[in-house]
Amino acid sequence: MGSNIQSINRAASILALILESENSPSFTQIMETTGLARSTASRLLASLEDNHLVARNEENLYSAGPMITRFSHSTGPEEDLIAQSQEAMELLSQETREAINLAILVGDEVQQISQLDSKYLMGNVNWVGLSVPTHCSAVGKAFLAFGNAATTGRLKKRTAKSITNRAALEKDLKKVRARGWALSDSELEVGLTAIGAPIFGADGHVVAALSVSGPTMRLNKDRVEVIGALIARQGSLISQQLGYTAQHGTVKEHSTSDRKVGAA
Amino acid sequence: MGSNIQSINRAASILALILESENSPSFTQIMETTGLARSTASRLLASLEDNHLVARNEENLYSAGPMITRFSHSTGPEEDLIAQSQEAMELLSQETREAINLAILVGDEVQQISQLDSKYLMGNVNWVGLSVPTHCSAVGKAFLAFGNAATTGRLKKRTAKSITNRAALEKDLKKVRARGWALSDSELEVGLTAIGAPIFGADGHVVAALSVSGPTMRLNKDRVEVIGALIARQGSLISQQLGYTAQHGTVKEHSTSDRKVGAA
DNA sequence: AACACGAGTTCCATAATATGGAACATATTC
DNA sequence: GAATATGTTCCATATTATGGAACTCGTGTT
Repeated sequence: MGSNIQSINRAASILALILESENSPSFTQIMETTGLARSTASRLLASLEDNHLVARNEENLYSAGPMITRFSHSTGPEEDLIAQSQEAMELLSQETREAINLAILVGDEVQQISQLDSKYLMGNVNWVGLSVPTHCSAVGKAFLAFGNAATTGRLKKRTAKSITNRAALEKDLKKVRARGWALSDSELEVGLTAIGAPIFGADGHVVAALSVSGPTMRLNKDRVEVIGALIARQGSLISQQLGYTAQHGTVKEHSTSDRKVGAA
Repeated sequence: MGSNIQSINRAASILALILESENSPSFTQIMETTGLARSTASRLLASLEDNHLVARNEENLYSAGPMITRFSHSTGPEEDLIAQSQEAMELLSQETREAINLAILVGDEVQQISQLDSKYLMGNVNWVGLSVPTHCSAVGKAFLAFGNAATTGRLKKRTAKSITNRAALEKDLKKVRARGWALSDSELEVGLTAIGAPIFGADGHVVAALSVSGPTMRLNKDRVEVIGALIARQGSLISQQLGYTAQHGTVKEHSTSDRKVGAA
């Protein structure tokens, strides 16, 4: 009881704050709530982030890190989302030879929790643990189109092709709903194309999203269409494994407008 | 990248080891895998435990702590087990005035993740974060009776009334299945009586258990029967909220024997 | 444009803090 | 009952985390 390590106590109290607060707290909030010195809070958070225990937003809002969210989704009632998706991911990997990712929604961003590497020499690095905005990633759009996720705040212009206008985004999402898969063509990073599809849980919510991503050079229009159909099908198969039983095609009234906006 | 806190890096690597390994690692395994000095590992683990980041078995096996399991179950696809159970717990609290707990299975033990305190002066302390063996607790028995949980190793004799014989335990579990609730009468701690009932998820597995617990003095035979019926009903209601749709009464063939035994 | 302000990070001297070896408990085995 | 295996506590040591201040970066204001 008395034999405690100070830095760990402090780090743990920060973690507790982040895990228990509903909305992702900001650096300043954390600093003030815990009563730690600025520099100390900064260092502790950096360390926690490096160790994947917390994840940080582009706006310096903190949420649970990949190590924890990954654990959350590899255990518990839905009995191993990662394991359930393994087979489909391997099939996609064989068919496309590109990088395959499984991602979940954390806060207002999308976090990769599992990956199969590209078979090409020029493939993307390991994304596990990486968080990306919803509006300019394929997985993110899958959540936006089919789930109750909403964009909050300004839509960042990551590249020249990023969609930063809500009306334009909504138009794009309509296409996503129609064909069952989402596309991000150089919207997150120049030269990077990704195709994403949703995975529905038993209760009808989007619990995760699959993606195939690789260099735009290799993923031309025709290839994208083929992969799109493929990934949508695999996502749908996993959804069925998870107990999702909706009749395909009759996607009924997914809310198109923002349901809630972050405590502004 | 270079500005890291050593103790946190080390603690994080321990955490990673625990969260990522399927079977709960032992102290020695952790120490050897991480390459830390014995004393250091011991202190770090003690600190992590004090901060509820890891939980330790009676056999010194480590698993994810309440802070993390609590997070896992307050988020994700089943959309807040704790919130879903709140109403039922409050009702039980009003009716019984005793301590009400919500527990989940972690490894081979049962961990409390939510509690409403007793209204009496002599009530039990805050159990949130506490792990107890399955075979001598009411919640534990609920998991054993209705879920695919299994006892592993020796059954510890916590009190004179603890059931330490597997045949005797199985007989008790049969009663539990028949009436829909479990009883632990001074089996965990002398003078402590608890009544537990299972909560089923949409897929038919037991995802959590409810309990009412208090001094044996206040919980006499009649009262136990009344509370048993009450708590079984509330558990069943929550199950329905979670999407469980089994026909009540026809509990079909819950596996009665141990399904799997820990990697021995 | 220039300025002031807010939010975070990095630097650095300081000492407080975590460290690891060894001694000390506590089970388990032969 | 000795011997081994597994963890915990102690304690001197210097390594390591700490917090104030300086610095950087971004944003809004006149």
